[in-house]
Amino acid sequence: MERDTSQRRAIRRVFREIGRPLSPQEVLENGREHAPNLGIATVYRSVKGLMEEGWLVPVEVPGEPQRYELSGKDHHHHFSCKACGRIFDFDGCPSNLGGLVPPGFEMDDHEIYIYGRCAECAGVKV
Amino acid sequence: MERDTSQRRAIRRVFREIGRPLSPQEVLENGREHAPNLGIATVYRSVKGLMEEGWLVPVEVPGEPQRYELSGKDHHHHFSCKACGRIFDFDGCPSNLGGLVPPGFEMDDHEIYIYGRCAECAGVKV
DNA sequence: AGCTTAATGATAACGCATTTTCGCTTTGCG
DNA sequence: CGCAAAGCGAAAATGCGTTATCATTAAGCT
Repeated sequence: MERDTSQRRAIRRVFREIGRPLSPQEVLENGREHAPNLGIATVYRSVKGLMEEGWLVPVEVPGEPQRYELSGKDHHHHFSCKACGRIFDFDGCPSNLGGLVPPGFEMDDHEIYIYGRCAECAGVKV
Repeated sequence: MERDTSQRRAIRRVFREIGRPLSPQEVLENGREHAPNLGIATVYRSVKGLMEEGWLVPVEVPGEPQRYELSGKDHHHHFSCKACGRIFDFDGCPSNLGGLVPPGFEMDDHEIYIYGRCAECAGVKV
């Protein structure tokens, strides 16, 4: 991750413009619009580098391939659209989670996933 | 899934006695205490059958192999112990999740994961 | 512009969970 | 008890996401 290549510019641009967590495949498909012969190996290499730089953070979704999104966002969680398969961010989270933990258990962290239809897919139902 | 074999009895017993979501590997290890030469293929076959019967339900945890637990439990979510890697159930969940969803999005379902240390591992810290 | 070398991309290889194969074992009906 | 067929286990095969290989391309310093 030292040289500034068109592929890496395309990959960074995709994350900046799309603004939701992306899998390597999604990065590849979207990145090819700006760097036509982008390869999957380059996507993996670049994403790994951008993670090490702290520019990206990993986003894990149950039963889905690993995704990545821009780091530095406020605390948030993820919405998974059952129709299009895309993952979206949403802000805020309940404050009373600690109270759910069984006695003796210690809570460090938490994740919330909401499943349903994104605005675009819900609108299409009409 | 028609004959009642010692292997299947062992597998059902493991789920009944341990009472938390188990991966096929965990089922294998625990099941071997009751059916010593149990094989992983049998675990996968039996778990698949028990799922189709509705006796087990799948539990997906981000970045972890698939787990299964007894069906019929009340609504609950899962706690992942960072120390021992085991998954536990906990009851209850916040009621105000619907309010977090962005405008136009439709919520069908949700999952909550809490990460930390289980009672056993937290106690060991002493 | 020339040159060194990091970066790329096609493809092979890998890791891991899961499924299939196949010869042997066991269930359970007759 | 005898026997047909379901079930078993070890190991090979599969699927899929990710990583390594290696010949070629292209940054970017001089």
